[in-house]
Amino acid sequence: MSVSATFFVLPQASSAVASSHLSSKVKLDKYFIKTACSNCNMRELCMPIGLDADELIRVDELVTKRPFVKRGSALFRSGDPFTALYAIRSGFFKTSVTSEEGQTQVTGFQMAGEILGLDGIATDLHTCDAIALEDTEVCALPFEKIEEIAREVKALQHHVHKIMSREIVREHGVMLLLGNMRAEERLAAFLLNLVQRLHARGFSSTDMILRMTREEIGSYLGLTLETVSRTFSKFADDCIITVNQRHIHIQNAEALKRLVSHEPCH
Amino acid sequence: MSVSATFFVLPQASSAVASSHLSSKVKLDKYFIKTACSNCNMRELCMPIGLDADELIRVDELVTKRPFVKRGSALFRSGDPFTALYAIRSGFFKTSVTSEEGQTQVTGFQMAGEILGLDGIATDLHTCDAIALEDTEVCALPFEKIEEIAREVKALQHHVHKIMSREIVREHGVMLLLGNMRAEERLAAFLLNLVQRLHARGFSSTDMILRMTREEIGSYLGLTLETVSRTFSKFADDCIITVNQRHIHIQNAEALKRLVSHEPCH
DNA sequence: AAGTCTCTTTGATGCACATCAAGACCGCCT
DNA sequence: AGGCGGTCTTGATGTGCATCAAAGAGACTT
Repeated sequence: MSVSATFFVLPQASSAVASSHLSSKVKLDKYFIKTACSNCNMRELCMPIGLDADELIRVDELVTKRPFVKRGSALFRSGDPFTALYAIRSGFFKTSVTSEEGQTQVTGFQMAGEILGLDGIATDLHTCDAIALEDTEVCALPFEKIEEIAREVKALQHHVHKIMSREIVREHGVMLLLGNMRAEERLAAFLLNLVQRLHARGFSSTDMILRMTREEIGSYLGLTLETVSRTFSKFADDCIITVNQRHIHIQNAEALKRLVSHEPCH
Repeated sequence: MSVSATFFVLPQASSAVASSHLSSKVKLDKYFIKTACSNCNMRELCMPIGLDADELIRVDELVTKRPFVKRGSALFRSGDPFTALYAIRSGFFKTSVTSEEGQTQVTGFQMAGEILGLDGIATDLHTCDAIALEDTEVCALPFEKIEEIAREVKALQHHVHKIMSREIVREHGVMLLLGNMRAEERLAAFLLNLVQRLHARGFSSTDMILRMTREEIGSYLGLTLETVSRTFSKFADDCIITVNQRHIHIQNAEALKRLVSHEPCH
């Protein structure tokens, strides 16, 4: 999975390469600009909008490291000390919790512009694993610094609150799904949610490549991998989607929406 | 359900009633002290500890109203504008989300010292209903004020973050329960969680009165009310608990714990 | 005391999905 | 090209829980 397969390139970066007689200092600045929050095109997703210049500079201070996390390895694991939140620059993650007895539940899939690590604030220890599903790049935002700047920059403070609240609301939706929906409804809701988030990032609203296995989808939806596979096949038979490996093409979005809003099972 | 049946009385309040020749001003102060956060014995649960005197006074400013919510009525409902968080002083709530199609999922049960309303920050609209399961009293904490004071009082800022993170982690646990556990495990986990929280508030670690119906328990656990009832009966047959209406006595907590940590179902 | 309402229990039946099993497909390695 | 491991599909069977149904038990009303 090469970098070009990730979700975004940075248009500012390429247009900034003007002449080659730049001083070393300027080159550094150019590099800095390229990777600053204020110029990142994930900004609307992970950072507050409507900041003035001073505030933007303060927020830019936040990012200390931009680790790459390779496919299959962990950004953090349950039990790791919590020090920072992470904004995904490119790539795709899953988060999962594991009970003492080894039962594991995928709690979410995260893509570029989304924030990881909110679970760690409560106890200063992470309580879930964040595993990269493809090669990724993230921005590390030390939480102490976030709090420090949030005390000065009102917009950042409120944005942090919103991000956390949004996660709570998202989880309410998952609970509704797990508690009330049948297999077809769960998978339909999952596909619609995924494609809608990808669409918001400039991708097709009908086609997508799944970055996760059937088993991971099943774990997220409270189903077995066999049921996920069967339900995909059912949707394909009904001409709602076409399935080609991990490539999903949505033929009939309306049918999916109708499925989600069908009758409760109890 | 009288006030004395709720979880706490305020010891400071009664000891503050000294002589009766107090001026009107002092009487007002006494009333104020009685209901101030700094003197509330829910403080350790809903407010940060380790504040100095000045900071305490600032936090006390937070509480503008202390509405009573009668059993069966709503503190807020989905779609209501979000203005404040609510700290429960006494009584018991449930929160629930409802899909457009009318499927509803109880997302939690909240007791004295816990915070309601975090869901509303994301969109400035509440996204769930909070219904009192008995007569309750809550403290309204206007969120604008919380943010304002949090910018000055570091401990409050961090506490707000912790409360939100804790809610995210709690919901991870519910997702694990809904996605992985069988009926007996879910109910065992539910009972243990409830009694543990009550115990932390000074109540028995073996006896409790359920404030919610079998149906509400079922909705929370992703089961039907019949399955909840049958599972209670099963536990009673196995001498793990005794059930008397809504009164539950735990005979064998170890057996409950063993149930929770039993085999996964997939 | 009878009547109504809500909540709960218990039984009988059926179904959605888990489980078990086997084979197909694909990328990767030698 | 051939072999191998991870992933996915599909079929056969079983079961945990939903559903349907009915009756019991308290709480409140008149």
